[in-house]
Order: sequence, then C-alpha cells, then structure tokens
Amino acid sequence: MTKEPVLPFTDALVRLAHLVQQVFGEVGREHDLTPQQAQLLCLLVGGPVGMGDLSRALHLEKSSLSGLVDRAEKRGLVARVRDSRDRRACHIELTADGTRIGVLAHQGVAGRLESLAGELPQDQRDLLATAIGGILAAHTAHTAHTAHTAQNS
Amino acid sequence: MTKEPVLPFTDALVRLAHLVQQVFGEVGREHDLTPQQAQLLCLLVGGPVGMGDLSRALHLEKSSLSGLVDRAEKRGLVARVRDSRDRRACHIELTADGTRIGVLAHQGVAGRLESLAGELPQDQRDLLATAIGGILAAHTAHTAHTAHTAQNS
DNA sequence: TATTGTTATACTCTATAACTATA
DNA sequence: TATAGTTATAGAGTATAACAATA
Repeated sequence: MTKEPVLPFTDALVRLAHLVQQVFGEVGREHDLTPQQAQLLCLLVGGPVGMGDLSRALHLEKSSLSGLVDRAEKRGLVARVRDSRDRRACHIELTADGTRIGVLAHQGVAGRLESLAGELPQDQRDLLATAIGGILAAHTAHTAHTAHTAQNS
Repeated sequence: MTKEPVLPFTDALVRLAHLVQQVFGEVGREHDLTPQQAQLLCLLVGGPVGMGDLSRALHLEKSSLSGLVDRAEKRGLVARVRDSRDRRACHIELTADGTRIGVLAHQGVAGRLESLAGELPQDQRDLLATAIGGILAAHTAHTAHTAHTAQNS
C-alpha cells in the first residue's frame, strides 16, 4: 500500500517550481546576476546556442530574448557571433567572464538542488527524474500536436 | 534494479519548474492575467491572506507585493481589508470577479498539470508528491536554520 | 515571400531605500 | 523601538507590432 502524500500532487509541482526559481534567484544574487541572466548563463555553459533555440528553451518571445541578450552583452557576459552560412542568424556564446560566472552559477544551482534532495535515496531520485521525464515528454507531445493543429486550421 | 533516468536529476527539476511557469503563463493568458496575477489569484482561492504571509508564499519583497496587489486591485480582482485588531495590517481577498477568474485559473492550472501527468499511475504520482514534499521540507528547515544563524551573527 | 533577428513602445515585475502609521 | 505596509525610484523582464536584412 502506498503512503498518502502530504501535499496534493499539483500543489507539490507548483511549490517545487517556486523553489527552483528561488534557487536561481539566490545563486544569481551571489554572482550579481538576475535570475534570468543566471538561467541564460547556465544554459550557455553547454556551448553556443542560436537565438531560435534559446527562445524555445527559455520560452521567450524573440524580442524579449533580444533584450535579455543585449543586457548580458552590455555586461560583458555573452557575445553575439554571426552565423557564416546564414547571415541573418547568430549564435550566443559566453565570454571568458561569462564562462567563469556561468560555471559557478551552474554548479551553485546543481549543488543546492542536490543538497536539498540529500535526504532522498538514489533510487527515489532516479524515480523522480524518470517521472518528470514522462511529464516533460507529454508536454512536448502536446505542444507539437497543438502546433500541428493550429497549422492546419 | 532501478531504471536509469534519461535526464540528470537537477536538469529534470529545472525543466519541470519551467514547465509549471509556462502553465501559469498559458492559463493566465486565457483569462487576461499575467503569470504573477494568476499565481496570486490561485493562492487567494483558498481564502483571504495577509500581506506578510503572501510575501512569504510568493517569495516577494513587501514592496514588490504592494505593487502586485495594487495592479490587481486596480483591475478589480482583489480588495484590501484592514485587520480590525492590528490596524497596521491588512488581508487581501478576492472580489466577486476575482473569485470567478481565480477559480477558473486554479482549475486550469491543476487540470493541465494533471493531464500532463496523465501517463503516470496513481502510486507513482503519490511517490512523486511525497518525494517533493521531502525536498520542500529540507528547504524549509535550511531556511529556518540560516535565518537563525543570521540572527545570531 | 518567408525567416531571423532588432527596434519601438508600453506595460509589468522586482528590489532598495526612505517613509507613515500603528503597536 | 519595532513592525506592517506604502511610496519613490530605478532598472530588468516581457509581449505586440513594425521593421531591416537575408534566404
């Protein structure tokens, strides 16, 4: 028999989301970054990313992303690099400063989340990650479907 | 033996947080609310809440909350009610309009999250909620501890 | 024509500091 | 003095619409 959770399922998800946001805020502040800049830098630690992909990853309109990148560029954290094959497009990459701070921020976020989950045994953690993976997949499928439907209307 | 998750644990948490934020954004838009207003209204569906509690629940500085409540009040969604015992304090409650929209928004968010989790069997869902509950408890304990430490420094 | 990204504009959101009113 | 909340200010974040450059 499964133990009843203390929190309703959806409330748990909402509060977890709050917690993650808060972690980005706290870690960002340690490095004088806004939460959004911290997320941007963490994403770019994996390597340069095009504006289109960034827009999708962060769920931002392209104009909003332009502004976010503008401010990060003005602070010397990222740089725009024109795509040689498609001269309309550009990739965003970390500067030396941005890389240093981005790596620290990424470690800070991961470390803090790991530490909060410290009580969970590894198999529970895997279970959680797998379950979340399923939810994300469901969302991706749903998004693709609605996009397809909209396209055909 | 436990199946290895596709996503690293912390990445799963971060992406889940994104997803929840996006859900608030989408649901809010359906009712002409900003994501923050949607969260505020969803919180108030449970009954009036004082500014202090709201500030803690939303992780907002009191001045930021003042502005959020100002705009919601200006749009006729919430009302400030003075506390009769402590005349400095006030409670925020939903207006008739705010209640109508708040209930719809709350149902929209819960429904969408439930639907995304539709693939998960109930026991997995309970497990997820329980695991998240543990993480939240760890964070609460940590916050209380750091607050206590800061107070003594 | 369609796509990639920017600019212009108008809000909303947020924090810090200083303030008012009440306890 | 301490606490609950507001106001003033400044900057960041966001979306919509119109635009430029390239495909």
